[in-house]
Amino acid sequence: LVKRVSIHDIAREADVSITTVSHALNGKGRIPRATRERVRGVAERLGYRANFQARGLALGQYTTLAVQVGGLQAEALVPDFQYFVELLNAASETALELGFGLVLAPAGTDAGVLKNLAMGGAIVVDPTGEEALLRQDDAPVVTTGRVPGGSADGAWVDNDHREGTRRVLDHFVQTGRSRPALLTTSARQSYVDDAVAEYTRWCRERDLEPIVGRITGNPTEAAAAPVVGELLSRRPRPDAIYTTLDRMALGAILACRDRGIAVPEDLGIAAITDSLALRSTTPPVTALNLNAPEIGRRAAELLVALVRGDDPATARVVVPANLVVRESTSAGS
Amino acid sequence: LVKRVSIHDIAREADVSITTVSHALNGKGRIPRATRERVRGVAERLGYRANFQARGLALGQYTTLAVQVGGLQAEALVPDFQYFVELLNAASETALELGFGLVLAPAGTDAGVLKNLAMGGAIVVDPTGEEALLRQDDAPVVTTGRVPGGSADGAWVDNDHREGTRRVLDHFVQTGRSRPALLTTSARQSYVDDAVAEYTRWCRERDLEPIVGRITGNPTEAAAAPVVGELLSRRPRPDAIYTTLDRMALGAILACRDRGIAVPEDLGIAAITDSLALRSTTPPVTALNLNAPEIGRRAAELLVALVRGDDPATARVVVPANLVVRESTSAGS
DNA sequence: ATGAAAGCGCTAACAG
DNA sequence: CTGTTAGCGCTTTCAT
Repeated sequence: LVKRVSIHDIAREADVSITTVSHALNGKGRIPRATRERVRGVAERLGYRANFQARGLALGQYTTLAVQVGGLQAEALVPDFQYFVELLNAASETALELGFGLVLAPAGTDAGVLKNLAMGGAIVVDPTGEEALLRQDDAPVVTTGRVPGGSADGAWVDNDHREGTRRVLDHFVQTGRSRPALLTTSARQSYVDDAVAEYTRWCRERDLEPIVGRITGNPTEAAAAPVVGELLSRRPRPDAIYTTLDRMALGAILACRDRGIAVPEDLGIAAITDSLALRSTTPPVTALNLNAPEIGRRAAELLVALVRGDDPATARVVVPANLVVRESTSAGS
Repeated sequence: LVKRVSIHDIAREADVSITTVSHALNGKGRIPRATRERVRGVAERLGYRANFQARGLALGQYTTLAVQVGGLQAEALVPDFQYFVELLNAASETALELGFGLVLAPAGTDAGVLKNLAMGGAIVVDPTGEEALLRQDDAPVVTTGRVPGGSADGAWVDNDHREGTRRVLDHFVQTGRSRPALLTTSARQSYVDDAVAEYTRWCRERDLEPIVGRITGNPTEAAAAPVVGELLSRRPRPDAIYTTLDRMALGAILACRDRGIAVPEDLGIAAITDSLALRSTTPPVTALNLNAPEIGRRAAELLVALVRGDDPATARVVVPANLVVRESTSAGS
């Protein structure tokens, strides 16, 4: 039903051989301008669309890619929605442009389906290291974020979270704060490791004791509140909080409101990733714009290159993040 | 790289023809038990996986399906994350089991790629009516939720939101409340229409003036607050709020906290869809469990049936929802 | 009961 | 420059 016209139809209509059609359409071979135009015209007129599967079969290539989102179990954790949507959308769009369909691979997906569906490779978003698609040495895998404790030879696209963390912490200092705390989760993902590592280093450099709060379980706003409370009871009391998920920043705001702590006067707040939610709180929250669409795009491009055996110059892509300053870190008291 | 062993390999190894292999593996023809077992054994030993694309080519069938999430633009709205993840995961899992890959189709996706990628059909989640994949009469389309104002002849999977709404409202009454308000968005999706329609009907039946608050723009918690404030200033003041997104219930809780309104004593709150976030607030929020995985599963099954031309008995599937009662609607004052 | 052969839509030698 | 041919992995008549 979906697929109707084939190159045969075009060949007949244009009165040439299917080879000529193929060449004309793909810009291969030496075909006179006139013929090429004519063939293309006919193809257009007939609404021709190449069948990628057939092409893939002929070429021994693959036409689909798999995506798996790390740490997403059946009972979903609640990570930063907007980030994933943007990333996935962009990755899919790019893949489609390059002639690949991006297939959703749920957490439990057996790596075997990669073969069934002629999937050429996989993207694993924010891997924890447990994902089935990771152990898959038949096909190339690109991760978004690095595999925690993984071997050095993987292909990945990532922000420089160490630099980002530094940028946020320095921003706290520039706005008159000196004792930032870190609010994070127990997720085993590289951005968490990076943030913690850099935060710790930054503190040590300044002879400050690191103040790290960890949410266990689901990182909802509500779950953040008690941990924030705990952080704020430390002495010396932190005057800023950097959170490792956007929703946790919301939780921090709530906790402050409950305790009568003024933001940004008494406490500065910044989040590792920006979202619409952070824009519409009171006060709006400063955050890193991780550039999720760019991450998705680059991941798709990298994977396609790998699948095609192009052996890309760089299998490690760093996507720049930029700090979006909002009221939650206005100059403090 | 990915695909190695083909039926030829098995044929050679088992010393039969490829025809026999195909038959043995697919349970076709009349093959003696012994041969069949042997062939299957070899296939297993060699780690054989059928190539769906090749099979599709031979059979003139399709091997992929597209999914598009309604109202998801580049600049993402922030709908109920968990709902979509669960739905998409289940749909994908089911599709995979049935031999189809579920390909993500970003908002802008041209319907033409359906042809390119040999996509047999599409699932559109919560359509607004604007989605490109909807206008696609070459291939079957299943929607999750109905197309607002759409023709009656579409295939869909949906909850009975009118019944769900009634259930929530009746529950309000059973817990001693009599003036429920509705908090919703301006999204043009059928569940919103259903909720509003049923709420209005329910009110009229009881000679109550409907009290409807609408959030325009992004339905974040923060955006909900002022609208809730407005609702609570109505006279007679509503004593319960039913929200059409889980996050808006959180917004309602916040707004109440700010205003010193006690939940559930002064105001009952319930949401149209359950989520982890609703479980961990103070107080936990009563909600309908829409059974997102079941919706995804049924949508995938229905679409596959349609693609295969099975002409399913019912092209309208209603998935039951159940009310999860929590503290936010404990017996009121 | 089993296999040879054709063909799905496409591309890539290789001839002409 | 263009067409013929073979073949990608698989299924399916149709012979044997």
